[in-house]
Amino acid sequence: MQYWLMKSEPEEFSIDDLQRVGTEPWDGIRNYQARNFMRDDMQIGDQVLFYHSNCKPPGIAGIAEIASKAYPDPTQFDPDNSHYDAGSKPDDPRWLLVDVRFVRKLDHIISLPTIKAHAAQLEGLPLIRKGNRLSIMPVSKTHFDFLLQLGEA
DNA sequence: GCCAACGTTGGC
DNA sequence: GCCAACGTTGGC
Repeated sequence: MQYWLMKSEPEEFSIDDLQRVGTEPWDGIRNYQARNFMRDDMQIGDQVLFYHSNCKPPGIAGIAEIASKAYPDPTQFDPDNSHYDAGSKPDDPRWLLVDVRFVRKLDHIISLPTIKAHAAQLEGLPLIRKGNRLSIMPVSKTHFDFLLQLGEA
């Protein structure tokens, strides 16, 4: 069992959207590091911190879990889709996705300032490294538990 | 809306 | 294989 943090812009797809649909294919990832995490390390049942980015306030809004193994992202083959990749061939897909299933919302968003206020206990968490842009990142169990306890405090 | 940080692209 | 230019992310 591993732990992850996955970013989403709530204007695009929020924790409430995930609650409504239940399970969502996490399409549109076009970053090799993030793809490799999905392909090589994610397992069904892994727990996910669902993070709202590019909004006020940014922070962890809920919990989700990985609901499938990695499989080809169909949006890469759709010329009308903004994530279309003309260089990716159906017999050798460049981009993958996993299904993400709703678990629960947090009572209160764990805001980025709150998270940063505990940087000492969260050393190494990519989220709080300057300039970090990874949209999918691994989180240690220690950090995962610590972050959730912040939400309950 | 600004801009720092970062990944990718492409000329050489 | 270097690196400048460019596009994107995402906090502020």
